[in-house]
Amino acid sequence: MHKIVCMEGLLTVGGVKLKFGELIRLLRKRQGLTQDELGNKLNLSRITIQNVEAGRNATMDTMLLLMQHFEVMSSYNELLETWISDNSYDSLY
Amino acid sequence: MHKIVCMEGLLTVGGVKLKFGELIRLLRKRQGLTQDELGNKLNLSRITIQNVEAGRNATMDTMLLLMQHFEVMSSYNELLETWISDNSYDSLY
DNA sequence: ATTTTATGCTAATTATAATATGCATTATGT
DNA sequence: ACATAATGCATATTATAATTAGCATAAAAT
Repeated sequence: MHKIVCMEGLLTVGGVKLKFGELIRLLRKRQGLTQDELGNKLNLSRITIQNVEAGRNATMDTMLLLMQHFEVMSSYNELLETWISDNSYDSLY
Repeated sequence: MHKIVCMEGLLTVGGVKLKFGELIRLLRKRQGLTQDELGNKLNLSRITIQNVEAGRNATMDTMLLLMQHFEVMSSYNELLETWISDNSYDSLY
């Protein structure tokens, strides 16, 4: 009886949120900040940081503020631009 | 008096949300769906789709549901994984 | 060991995203 | 031109993210 875990394509919304939370915690600790300190810098509460790190739902504003602070927002923006140009009318290859 | 627009590095949270809205509209039209039809498929209201496309704030759940439907969520997930491994303890280069 | 400091959680409150309805405007099609 | 469909927006309501405060546990520092 084989239990297939981690099959390619098994990618849930909840899983991605958990991964984002993992990232934020990693980056925060790398800067030597507490949840409280990070929240203060972004005008977010400690609880919001905690919820994000726990993989709970949040707003795009919160997500983007965090990305901006950790200097990865431009990279996310570039991904959006790639998706846009890949699907623009005059780029059917 | 010069008004400097679109300088490199001028990347705002609002600007990224607008770009995401632009993307969603592009992908939706490419699938020949109305806002209403797309909303129904994802159990979201037409208004929510409209707000996203207009660059207004939304939740990560909404964002990820849309990404999942348009088959770009895995690519976003990979970006998260890249960021994580780039900043993991045992990868200081 | 024991005092700080940081994190996690539980309510309760406030702010706001999501929804539903209606109407106006704008495409789209015939 | 007209009719139909799709989008945009305003209001009101509901659902839920964000906040605050308090307390319990866990980590770190002394």
